[in-house]
Amino acid sequence: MSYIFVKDIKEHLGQEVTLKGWVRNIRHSGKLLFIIFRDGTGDIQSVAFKPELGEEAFEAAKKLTLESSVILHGIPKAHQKLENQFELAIQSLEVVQYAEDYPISKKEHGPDFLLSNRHLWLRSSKQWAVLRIRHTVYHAICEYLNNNAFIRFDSPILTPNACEGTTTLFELDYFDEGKAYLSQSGQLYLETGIMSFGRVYDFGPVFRAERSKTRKHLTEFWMMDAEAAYVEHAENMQIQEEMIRFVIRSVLAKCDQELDILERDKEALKRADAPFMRMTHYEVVEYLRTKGSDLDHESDLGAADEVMLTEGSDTPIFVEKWPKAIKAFYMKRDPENPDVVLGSDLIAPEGFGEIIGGSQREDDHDLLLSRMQAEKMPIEDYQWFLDLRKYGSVPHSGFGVGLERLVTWMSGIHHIRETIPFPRMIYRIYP
RNA sequence: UCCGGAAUAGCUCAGCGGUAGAGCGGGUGGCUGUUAACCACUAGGUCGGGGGUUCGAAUCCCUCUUCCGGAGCCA
Repeated sequence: MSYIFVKDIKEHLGQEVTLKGWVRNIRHSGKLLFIIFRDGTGDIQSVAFKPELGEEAFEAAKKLTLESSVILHGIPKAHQKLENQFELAIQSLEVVQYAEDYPISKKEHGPDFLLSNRHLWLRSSKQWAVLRIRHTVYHAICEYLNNNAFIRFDSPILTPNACEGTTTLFELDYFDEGKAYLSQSGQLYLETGIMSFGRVYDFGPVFRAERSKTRKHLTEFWMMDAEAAYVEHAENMQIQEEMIRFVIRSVLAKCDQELDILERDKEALKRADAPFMRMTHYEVVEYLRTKGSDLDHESDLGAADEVMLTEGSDTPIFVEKWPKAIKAFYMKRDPENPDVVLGSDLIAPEGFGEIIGGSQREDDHDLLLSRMQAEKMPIEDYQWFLDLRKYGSVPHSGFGVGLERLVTWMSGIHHIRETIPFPRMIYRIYP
C-alpha cells in the first residue's frame, strides 16, 4: 500500500493518506488521544477521537508506548492551535509493534547514559537534526569541490607508515608484511593524485590514537583532504574560504528546521558568510599578547588563544605563515622568510576552534629530502612520495577539513561526540 | 599523561553520622485539544567494589573501578 512522508504532508491536505513510522510521544485526555508521530523525515501530531475510531481501536491506540512502531491512516489538516503546522486526523491505525519500556525518557539524561544508549539516542530530535546537518555539510563540501574541477580520489585506510610522524597511530598486524597502521590522513597519497588529475580530494574516516579527552576530539573522525596542482598558498586559502562559505549557505538553505530544533543562532551563521580575515602567526601572537596572553612566537595556539583570537569576529580567521618548527615536514618555506612555512589554519568563530589545516607543499626534491632526514623519517618508505618531486614537480597546495568540527560549528552544539552516529573516544567504543 | 569533579530507584538528582527521599519513567484509574499534558493511587534500593573509624556509615578515612569536565596533542 502506498504511503507518504511527513515532509510532504502539506501537499496532501484533506486527502486520505498513510504514514509509516514511530511514536515519539503520546498523550491522552478522555476520548482524545495525541500521538507525536515521526517517520524519519519529520514529526507530526496525530489526533484520534474515540467516537470516530471506535472503542476497540481507541483502546489499542491508548496502549501505544514511546517508540512503538505504527502505521497511521488519516487526513492531514491545519493544526487547530499552531499556525503553519499540520496535524493528522487519525481514521485508523495499525500497530506494528508495541515497544517495551523505552530507556530514554522525556526528562534529562546524563552523557554517559545517552552514549551507552547511542543506538536509541539517535532517534531524539536533536540528534536527528545534528546528523541531518552532517549529511548536508558532507554533500555541500563534495558539491563545491566537484564544481571546481576536483576529482574524488580515495586514499587507503590501511597504510604502512605515518603521514605525520608525531601523532600516535592505531597499529595492527598485516599478514606477513609486518605492521600496518590506520591512516591518520590521506594527504601524502593525494599528492600523487594531482599529478594525474590536477585536483583531487578524499573523504573518509581517519584515526588518531592520541589520548585526547576534550570536546573537540574523536579517535575516529571523517576528514576531507583536498589537493591541487599549480595552486599556491594564497589561492589555497581562497579555495578554502569559498568552500566554507558555500557550506554555510547550503546549511542555511537546507537545514532551517534542523537549526531551529538545535536553537542555533542563524544570524551568526549568516554573518560568517563574509570575507575571512588573514593574519600571520606573528601578527596573531602580537595581537593576543596585547589581550593578555603569554604566547610566544615559537608556539602553537592553545584552546584559549583560539577563542580569544576570534572574539569579536563574525567570520573564521586564517592564521598563516607558521614557525617551521611546529609544523609538518612537507610544508613549503616562505621564500620571503625561511623561518616560517606557507601553512594556514582556519579558526572558526564563536569559540569553535580550528576546522581546517592546510599548506603549500614543498615541491623541491632536495629540500624535502633534507627536511625528512632532519625528522629522522625512514626515507626508503617514502621513496614514492619523493618520486613526485622528480617527475614533473609543480607548486601545489592542499588542506584537510575535519567534518565533525565543521558540523559542530554549523550546529552550534557543545560537544563533537554528537556529530557522528557512533563516536569513538578514548574511553568509549560501545555501541 | 596531568589537574579538577562525580558515582544513591530504570533515568535525573536531593540527603552529608541516628528508621533511604523527590521528580520523571513503569502499573492502575480519571479527563474532548494535549504540547517534556495534568490529577489520584501504586510498585520499585546490597546508596559503584573492597577495607577501616564509630554504639551506629549513603554520610568520615584509605584503596580500587568507572564516568564527567578541562589541559596538552590535533581536524
